[in-house]
Amino acid sequence: MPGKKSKMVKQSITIADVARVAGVSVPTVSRILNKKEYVADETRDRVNEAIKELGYVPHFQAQRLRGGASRTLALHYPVESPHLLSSVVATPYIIGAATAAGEQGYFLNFLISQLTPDILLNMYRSNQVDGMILLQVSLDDWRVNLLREYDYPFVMHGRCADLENLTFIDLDFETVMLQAFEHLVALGHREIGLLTYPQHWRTTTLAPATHAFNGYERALHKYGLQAFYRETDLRFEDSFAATDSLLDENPQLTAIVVIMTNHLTAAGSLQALAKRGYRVPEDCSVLGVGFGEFGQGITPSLTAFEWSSYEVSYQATQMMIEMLTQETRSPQQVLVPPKLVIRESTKAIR
Amino acid sequence: MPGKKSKMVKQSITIADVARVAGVSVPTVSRILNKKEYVADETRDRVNEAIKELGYVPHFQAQRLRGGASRTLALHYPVESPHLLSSVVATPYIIGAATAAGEQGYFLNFLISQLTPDILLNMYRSNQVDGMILLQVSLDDWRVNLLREYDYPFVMHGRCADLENLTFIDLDFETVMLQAFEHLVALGHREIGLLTYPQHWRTTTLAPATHAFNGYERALHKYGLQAFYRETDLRFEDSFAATDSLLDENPQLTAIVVIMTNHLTAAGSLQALAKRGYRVPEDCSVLGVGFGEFGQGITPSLTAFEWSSYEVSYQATQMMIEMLTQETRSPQQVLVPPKLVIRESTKAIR
DNA sequence: CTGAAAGCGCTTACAG
DNA sequence: CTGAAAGCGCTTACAG
Repeated sequence: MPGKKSKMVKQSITIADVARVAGVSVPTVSRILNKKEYVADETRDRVNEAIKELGYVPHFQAQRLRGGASRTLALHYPVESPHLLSSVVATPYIIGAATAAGEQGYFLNFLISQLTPDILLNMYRSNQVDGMILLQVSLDDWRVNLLREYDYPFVMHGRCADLENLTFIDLDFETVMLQAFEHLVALGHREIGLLTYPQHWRTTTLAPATHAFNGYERALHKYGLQAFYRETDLRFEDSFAATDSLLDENPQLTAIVVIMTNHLTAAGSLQALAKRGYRVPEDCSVLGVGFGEFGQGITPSLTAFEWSSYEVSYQATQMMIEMLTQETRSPQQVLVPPKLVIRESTKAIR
Repeated sequence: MPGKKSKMVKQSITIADVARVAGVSVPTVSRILNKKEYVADETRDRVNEAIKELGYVPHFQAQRLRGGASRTLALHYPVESPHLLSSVVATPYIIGAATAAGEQGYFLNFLISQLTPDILLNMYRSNQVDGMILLQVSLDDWRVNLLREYDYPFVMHGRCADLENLTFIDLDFETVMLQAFEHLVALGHREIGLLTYPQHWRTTTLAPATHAFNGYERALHKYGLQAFYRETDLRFEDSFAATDSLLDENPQLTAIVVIMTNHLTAAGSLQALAKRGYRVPEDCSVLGVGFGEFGQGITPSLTAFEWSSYEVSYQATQMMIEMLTQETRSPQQVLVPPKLVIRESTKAIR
């Protein structure tokens, strides 16, 4: 038997070791660990000393096996669809969620493994998480369907089709399109282009595409505008090409609305305008719509209707924790309105 | 007793339920689950049927309590220091790590909770992770010290001061500075500015700042250049102001090297140049150094010495898995060289 | 090929 | 205030 004095490596020190050293029983140590019931001060001191001496740390897995909350939350973003990742998982988004969790004493994981239904269920069953925040929700999302069926707590950042009894927070893409066009029309623009989400997103997958397009159609109708739009893949090159083709179709465009899922969309558009000799905003205004991080890192900086990703993730996390801690689970459904930030890329006409 | 037919919600189905339904013992089910030893086909079928019928999913936590690898890896980025987060945690970085993990059948978590020593130790002790990839490593990093002391497996993305016996992957910041200045000198530039990391990073925290600065000093010496540099906070405004002040000091600068930890640094610099009427690259070249995502989303697009964050994270994850699966743990120490990508922001002089 | 027994590290009633 | 006992869901030898 090796000497007990050498530093224990790998071989874990258990609650039993602590009990032995302190000369008490295992349940007593457990009680002290969990700050429960009445324990003699003298006993507590002895046990705490033993804990410190041995460098004991409780075994989370074993604790959780017995039940009880894990006080752990997870963010899940499905890697199979990296569409929006860069926009959602910007620094401030991560920090917002981590901050909200930390303030309430929750742990937060960002799950980036491929998730199967079994694994998802297991996250809850095994007490690995108390709740999850689902990103990049599609209209008919298997994660949502499964979690709803099992009645496991979760919050969507985004929206599926059937929202009954579900809690979500989402950006108000429909309203923002209306506002964006209203803003440009008020500046005198009538020939306005739009760069928006890929077409297949509208039908198959993601709600933002649908909502944005609905808003766009309402805006056209409301202000009696003609439609000039491209559904792009949101990459630099696509954005560049789409802007180019938009200007081929109508060289008289005086403004373009650009959905920003990352800083590349607007950049592509700006570069296409520059290449054709359009100055921004003198010859053509560009108005961004999206998370706020992407508007200012560009030349010229973008006037935009924008959301704070920090605030959205902070609130999503808070909603998750509230759902967990409150008795009555009345679903919260939040649509976040954007803020208009005027920078350099827009200008009144005439 | 409620009818057994109704869907079980929350109350988990255990291996015992499966055993009962299949009319076998618990160990038999366990064997089938783990694909071990010889089991009669007929028995296996019966058990699998029961599993399907009950919708049984094994309890990870309980499995791990008995020992065995968790096949789970974690990325840890300390949120208390959001310095570089946006650069490191770009989409491709996440996807690279997730891909490498998935290919080998590993789960991958991105830890964004505040981490204490206890919690870190627990990650390993509780078999929550087999290994961790540490991001944003500081020269004297408590995570590294602790994990090394306990001999728990980990890989650094970055470098601490004492690297003996440690495995890491890092960008070669020292060499890249040499290369960047060599490149500009070859184009005929002699008056070259530099925008680099904050000064306090050099001394207190992060290795990249130190390495980059060493490389810079070597470059100045090697090419006999005069020093024109600013240590900035890597934000848009700082970058803007630093460039401005650099041009105040020396309006004859014909080139600027910009460290890109996100797309804002270079953008701020470009905007400052534009404000002062310098055309890029005609009047002043701008050369980026950093992850490749940030070079192209800008007007003009940036010529840069760049790294692929996908590849770096992919390799870091692979190194972690290798360390876990290979008998002999000889530490791997990898410095990744950058690639030069010529775009629009640099130009030969005279 | 399969079952009874013991145990992983902890917590929760239940008795003292 | 504290300990003996049982159990969380699973796996691993050990016997048949």
